Amino acid sequence: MTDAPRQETPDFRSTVFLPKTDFPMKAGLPQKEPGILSRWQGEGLYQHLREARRGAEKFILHDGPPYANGDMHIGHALNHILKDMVCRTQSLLGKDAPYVPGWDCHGLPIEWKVEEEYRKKKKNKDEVPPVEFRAECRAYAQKWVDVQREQLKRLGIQGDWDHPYLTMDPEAEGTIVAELLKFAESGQLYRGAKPVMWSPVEKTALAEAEVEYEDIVSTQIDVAFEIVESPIAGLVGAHAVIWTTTPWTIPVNQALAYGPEVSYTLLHTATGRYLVAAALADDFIERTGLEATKSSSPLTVANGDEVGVFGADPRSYFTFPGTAIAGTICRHPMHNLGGFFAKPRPMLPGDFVTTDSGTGLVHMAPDHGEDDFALCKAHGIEPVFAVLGDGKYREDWGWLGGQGSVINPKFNAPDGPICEALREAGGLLAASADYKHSYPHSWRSKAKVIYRCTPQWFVPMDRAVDMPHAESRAENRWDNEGGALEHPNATLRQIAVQAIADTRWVPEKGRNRIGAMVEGRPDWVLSRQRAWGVPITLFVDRKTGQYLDDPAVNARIVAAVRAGGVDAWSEERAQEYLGSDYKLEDYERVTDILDVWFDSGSTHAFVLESGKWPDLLRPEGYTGPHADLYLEGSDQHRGWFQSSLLEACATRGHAPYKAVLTHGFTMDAKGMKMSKSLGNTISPIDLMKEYGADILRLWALSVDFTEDHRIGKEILAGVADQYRKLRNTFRYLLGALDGFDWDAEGVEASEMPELERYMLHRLSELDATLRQAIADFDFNTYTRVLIDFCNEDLSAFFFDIRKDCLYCDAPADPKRRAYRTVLDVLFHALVRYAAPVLVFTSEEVWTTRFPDRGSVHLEALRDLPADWLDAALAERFEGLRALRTTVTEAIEPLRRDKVIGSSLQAEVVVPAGVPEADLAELFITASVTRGQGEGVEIVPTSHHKCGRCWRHLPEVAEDSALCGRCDDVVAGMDA
RNA sequence: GGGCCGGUAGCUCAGGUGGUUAGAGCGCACGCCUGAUAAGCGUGAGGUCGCAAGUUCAACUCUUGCUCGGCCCA
Repeated sequence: MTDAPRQETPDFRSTVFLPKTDFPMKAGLPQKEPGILSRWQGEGLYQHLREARRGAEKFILHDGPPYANGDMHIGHALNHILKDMVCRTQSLLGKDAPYVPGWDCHGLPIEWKVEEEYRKKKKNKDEVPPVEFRAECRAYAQKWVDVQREQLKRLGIQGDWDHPYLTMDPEAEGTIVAELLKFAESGQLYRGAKPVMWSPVEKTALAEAEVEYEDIVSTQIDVAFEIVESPIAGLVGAHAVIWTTTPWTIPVNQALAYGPEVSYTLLHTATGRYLVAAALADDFIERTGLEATKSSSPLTVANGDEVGVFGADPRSYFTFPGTAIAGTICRHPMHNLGGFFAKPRPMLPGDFVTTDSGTGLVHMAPDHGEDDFALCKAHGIEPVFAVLGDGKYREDWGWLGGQGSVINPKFNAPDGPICEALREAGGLLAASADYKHSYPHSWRSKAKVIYRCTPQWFVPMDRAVDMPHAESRAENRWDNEGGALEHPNATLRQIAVQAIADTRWVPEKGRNRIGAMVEGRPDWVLSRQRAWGVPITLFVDRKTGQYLDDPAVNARIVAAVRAGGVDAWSEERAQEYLGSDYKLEDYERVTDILDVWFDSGSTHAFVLESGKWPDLLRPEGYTGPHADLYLEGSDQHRGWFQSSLLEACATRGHAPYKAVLTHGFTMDAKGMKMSKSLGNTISPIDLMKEYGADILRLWALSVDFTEDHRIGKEILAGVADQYRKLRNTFRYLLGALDGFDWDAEGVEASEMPELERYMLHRLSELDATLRQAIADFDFNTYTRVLIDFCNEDLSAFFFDIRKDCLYCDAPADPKRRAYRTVLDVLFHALVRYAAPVLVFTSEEVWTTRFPDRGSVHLEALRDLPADWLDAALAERFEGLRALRTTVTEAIEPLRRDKVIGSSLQAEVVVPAGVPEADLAELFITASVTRGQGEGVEIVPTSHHKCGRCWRHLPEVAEDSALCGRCDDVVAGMDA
C-alpha cells in the first residue's frame, strides 16, 4: 500500500488564538440544575443575598398564597417565575427584595379531600370530633405545602423557603381573628338572613368561586294560582300562571311577581281563564295544550276604564299593562292545607320580570332567590327557612315535611310528589322533564346547589366606617364631589374605590376591572358553616342579638388563638374569654367559620406587619400601603386583590399594595384552555424534566404574560433555540476571554478603536432599555432586546468582525486588548442581565469564569459610564451598518455563481461619500475602495490568501504564505 | 345569557395621537465557512394585520356587527 504523495501545506492552526473554554455547548439542564440548586441551598444563598442588600431600599413583593392542594401546575409556574423575575431584577438594581412564599391552607377543598378519605374508609365525618378532623386537614395541607415547595424550588424560585407563611399557622390564625375583631369593633359586621348559594350535599354555603355552571335538563312546570282579589274585577276567579324549573320551591312560595313594563293578557279556555304575559301566551298554550277561545266578557280595571273585549281571533289578544295588576291577591294551589299555605299570595311589581321565557309571572320564594328575597323583604314578607341544610323540608312543614332532597330530580319530576300534589289540587297546568339550561353546581361534589336563606355574617359595603381613617377618606372621596355627605365617615365601598384610584395597575386595564367589581359588589358574606377554617369569634347576646364588643374579651380570644390555633375557639373555653363580666349562658358562641378569602385577605397583616419576617418590615411609623407589589393572575381581581383591598381598607383605610401586576392564563398550543377533560394539560414538572427550568423560565418571560398566552411543543422548541443562542454567546465570551486580566490588558474607553466605542454605546442603550423594562415589569421586552442584542449586535456584527483580530493579532496588540476589554465589559453586563431569567445557566457561566467569586445572584448591575453614550459615533455606525447590509447583498450573486465563497474573497467598491472607517474590516472583505458611482460593486480578489489569517492581501506572495501581520505575530511567538 | 379583555408572517413579539411598498428575532429554504463546528455568517421565501360593513382623501390603527378564544359573573 502506497500513500499518494500528500501536498504539504503549512498548518498555522497552532499559532491562532482560538477561544478556549470548558463551558459546554450542550446544556444538559435537567441533569445540571439540581446540583446548582443544592449548592445554593447548602451555601444559604438567599440569606447571603439578604445580608448583601441589608440597608438598601426595600422592594416588597407580597406572595399571594396558592392553595395547598395538588401538584404545581403551569399557572403556578408562570406566576412564580414572574414573581422571581420581579424580585431578582429589583435585586439587580441593588434593592433589597425579599421573597417570603406562602400557602392558603384552610377551606372547603381540603376539607372535602379529607372527607373523601373518610368515605373510602367508611368513616362518618359527623362522628369525628372537630379537633381531630381539623388536625387531619392540617396534616393534609402540610403535605401539599411540602410537595409544592419542592416543585417551586426546582423552578429556581429564590425565597425564604425554610420559613414560608401558612394561613394555618396558629399565629396567622390569631392575626386573622384579630383582624376580624377590628371589623367588629368598628361596627363593620352584621348578621342577616340572605339567600346564599348552598350545597345540600356538602351542607354548607358556598362562595361564588366554589360554584360552576353546567348544562342540565330540568322539569319545567306551569302552576296556576287562583286570583281571589283584584282591582280588575274580571280577574277574580281567573288564575295567574307561573312557570318554574325548580318545582321544589312551590312549597315555599309566598308571593307572585309581575313586570310593570310587561303587557299581560287573560286567556279564556275550556278549563278556565289564565293570566299570562301576552308575548308568552303562545308558548304557554303550546306547553299546556289548552285552546284559547274568544270571550265576550270585557275586563274592567279599577278606575272604570274598559280594557278590551276579546276579538274574533282568539290569538290576537287584548292586552293590558302590568301596572294594572297592582293590588291583586292570589292563593296558593295547596291553600287547603291551611296555615302557611292559606295565607294570601300578593302580586308584587318586579323589575327583574322579563318575557324571555316562562309566563311573565314569577313565583316568589324569598328563601330561595336573590330577587325573591329583595322584593319580598321590601313588602314585609320574611323568609320561612323551610328547607334545611341537607336539602329536606323541615319535619313540621305542612306540605312534604321531612321530604327531599330538593335537588333530587325524581323529587321534582312530573310524576314526583310535588307535581302529583299540585295536579291533584288542580294547580298543575303542564309539567315536562325537558328544559335544558345552565345550572350552578358545587365544583367539589359536582352536585346541584340551591339558593337558601340562612343566617350569615356580612361586612356592609355601604355603611359609614367608624374609624379615624374613614373621616379623612370621606373628605377627598371623588365620587361624591360637591354633594352633601350623608355620613361624616366614608363607607367601605368609597374607601376601596379611592384606594383603587391610588394604586398602580399593570396593565392599566386592571383598574377598570376591579373598579367595576368593587362598585357593584354586594355586601361581603363572611360566614361559612364548616369546620376547617378560622372561627368567627363572636359572642351574640341572646336577648338583643348584638354581638359583644369588649376589647378585653377580644384580647383574650386573640391571645388564645395565637397560642393554640383555631381549636382554642371552643365551648369549653368560652367562659374563660368572657371573663367575670359576662355569663356564658347569656351569649351564643358563634360557630361559623370565615370565608377563606378573609384569611388570604389578611395575609398582609400577619406576613408583612407582624415582624415574624423582619426582612419584610417597613420603618417604624410607616403607614402607607405595605407591599410594593401584588402579582397574580387576572382572576384575582375578584379574589385576592379584592379581599386584600377590602380587608385593608376597612381596617387601615388604604390598600395593602402600591401596585398590582396581573398576568393572563396559559393556554395550550391552539389557544384553548387546559383541562383534564380535554387532555391538553401540560405539566411544568414534566417540562423541567425534558427541557430544564431555565427553558421554562425563558418561555414565561418571552411571552406576553399580561394577556392569555400559549405553550406547546413548537413554542418550546423556539424557546430552546433562543436559549442556545444565549448560551453560545456566553460560551464565546468565556472562550475569547480566556486568560484575560484587566490589570494587564485592560484599555480605557477613550483609547479604544471606534468599533469598540460604538459597542459600548450600544451596550449603554441596551442597559437603559433593560432598566426601563424592569421598571415597567415588561419582561417580554427584556428578554427580546437581550436576545436581539446577542444575535444582531454581537454574534452577527461585533464578534464576526473581530474574529480576525481575536484569532490573529498579537496578544499585546492594542486593538486586541481593546476588544477583549469590551468583551469583559459585555460579559459582566450580560451575565447579570441574564441572571434573573436563566438563573442556572448564568450561575454556570459565572462560576466557569470565576470559580471563587461566589454566586452571580449576589451581584448588582454596574452603572455604566455616561460618556459611553456617543450619539455622533452611533449615527455614523448606523450608516455603516446599513451600507454593510448593502455590501453583503451585493456579494450574494457572486457567491451564488460560485465566483467567490467567503466574503474575504470580495473586493468592494463603495461610493466616495462613505464615512471614513476601516471598511474592509467592517465588511469582512478583501478590500474596500471608493469609486465614482453611487452603487456598490463587487469583484473577486486576485490576491493570494494568507495561510494563517486567510485574508487575501496584496503582500501575500503565494497562497499559504503569510501576510505581514501574521509573519510578525508568528515570529514573535517563536522568539 | 351579561361585563371585561384579546385575535399582526410557521413560532414569539414590535407597530405614540389613522398617512408612502406592515417590521424584528427565531424557524424554514438555499448558499458560504469548516480555526465559536450538533457552532458561526449570508441571502431568500413567508402576512387580504380574525371576518364583514361603516366613518375618512387615507385604517392594522376609529365605529358597529359577527366570529373565535379567554377571565369574571349569572
